[in-house]
Formats: sequence, structure tokens, C-alpha cells
Amino acid sequence: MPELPEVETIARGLAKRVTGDVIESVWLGSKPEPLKSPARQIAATLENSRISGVRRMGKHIVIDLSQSWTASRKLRGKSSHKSSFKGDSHSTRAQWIVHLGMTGSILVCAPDAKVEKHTHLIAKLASGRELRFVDPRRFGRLSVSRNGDFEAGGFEPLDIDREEFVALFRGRKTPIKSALLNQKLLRGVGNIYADEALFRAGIRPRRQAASLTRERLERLYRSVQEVLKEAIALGGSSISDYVDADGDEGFFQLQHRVYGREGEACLVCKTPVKRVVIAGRSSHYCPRCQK
DNA sequence: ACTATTTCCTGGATGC
DNA sequence: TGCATCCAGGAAATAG
Repeated sequence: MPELPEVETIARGLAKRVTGDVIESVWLGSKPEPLKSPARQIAATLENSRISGVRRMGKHIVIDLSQSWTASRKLRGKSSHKSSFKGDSHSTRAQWIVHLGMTGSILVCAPDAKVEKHTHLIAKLASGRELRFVDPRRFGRLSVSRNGDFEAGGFEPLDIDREEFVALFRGRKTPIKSALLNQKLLRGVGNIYADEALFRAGIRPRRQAASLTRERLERLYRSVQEVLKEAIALGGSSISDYVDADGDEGFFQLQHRVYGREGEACLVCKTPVKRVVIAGRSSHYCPRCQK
């Protein structure tokens, strides 16, 4: 389940492998697609575009696209005044936005590689390779922004400053766990890292957000950043079948202190880890260490 | 304006 | 062994 550290890892891997390549053609599966933009618009935006970079925003992968000069000519005809700007690709900036949902993955592979079940999009690259979007559970979403102005919602957890972070929870009656998962507040924190950050901060997931003191929230701020940074350094958490763009697994799952450890001894005090359901999400915590 | 609940989807695990 | 049922999760939609 890709959250911020996994998406960061994937985006970095993709950036390394496909930056500079050109998407020559796009195939979209015929079934109802997990798309947010119309299929025609996605294909039209991607085709003949050069990948100028890949980055992460929250849990979204943003693939920056620029129309190459030759592609412009091919599309618009040689008389098009649009393509006569001085070789500056910035004016045809667009974005391909990928949300992996639960089970989505982006693969870079050879064209003769077996097409996996649940492949929804294949982009043929000028280098001869293919970029494929596979998502069995179809919670992932593809979209495009034609003018490159995609906005992902709340604050980046690793960029937000302490005061902004504290202010996020002011007056919120919702459980702190739910607030951490709310992408309109913070973008990129998911179930695993919310539980892990709350454990490190010594806060129970059900605690009403507004009831936390400034000191508690400052500790949570440090915990969120710490856990995300450590996870990124280890390539994310490989739960179920997550692998990065190179097919490598992450190792942060070995560092989980509460997530997925229901009934096991707390690593600090040996009390069995509890699991409760908050907002439909399983939440793990130590009843002794977290108040 | 908020908050809580339901829905989408499929593979893997569990139960009888 | 086989079939049914449950569960996981992010975020949009819906309900309160």
C-alpha cells in the first residue's frame, strides 16, 4: 500500500529510468478504466511528449511532460505558429498524474515482457521500452493536467513548518488518527505511517485532535517527519506485493513498531499491541506507551 | 463547515 | 477440495 515513502521511492526510481524519454504511443485497456481524465485526453496529452521529470506530491506521482519540437511539428503541422517558439519546451508543459491506490504499480519493461493481468495502460517509449500501469484492485487513478498546474491538496509533511503543523489540528474534534489521514490537511500520510508516528509520539489514535497540547503536537510533528524520513531511507515498506520501479522491495516493514503487530509485545514495555478500527481503518497502538 | 459512514475492487486468507 | 465469506486500503461520495 503505497504511502509517501513508497511513492517517493517509486518516483525517484522512475525519474532515474525514464527522464528524457519520449512517449510515442499509448494503449488504454478497453474495460472501464481507473481514470479521472477522459481516456482520449490522456492519450492525446501523453503521446509525443517528452518526460522531463518525475516527482512525488503527497501520494501522487507527477510525471512532467513537455512536447518536443519534432512532436509539435508532427501534431500541428509545419505551418503552426505554436511550434515556432525558440526551442523552449516550457510553454507546452503538461503533467501525467498517477495515484497508485492500494495495489497500483508502474513498470518499466521490455516490449516483449509478458503483459500482466490488470494492465490498464501501456506507453511505448522512444527508447524501445514500455511504461505500464498495472492495478488489480483498481483503486489507482490516472489523470492529466494539460497546463501543468496539478495541486495535490494539503501540506507536504516534510515541508510544513512546526507552527503550521500545530495549527492544522486546532478545533478538530475528529480522532488524531483520522486527522493525520486527511489528505486535505497533510498529504501523503497513510495508515501505516499514521500508526507508527502516533506510537513514537506516545499518542493514542483515538485522542481527539483538538485535545492535544502544543507539546504533544510538537512531538507528533517530529515523529511524523522522523518516521517518513527513515522509511524513505529504507525504500519504503514492502507489505503485500509492493516493489519499487526496479522491482526491489523496501525494508521499512522490519522497523514497524505497532502496525500489523496486534497481540505482539510492545517493543518498549512488552504490553500486547492493540488493534481498533477508526474511521474504517485498522489502528494499532500500545495501550501503555500511548496516552 | 465538519465529521462519520459507505462505496469502489480483487486477491489472498480463513472457515465450514 | 471447494465454495462462501471476510478483509485490506485511499479517497470520493453520501449522509448526518
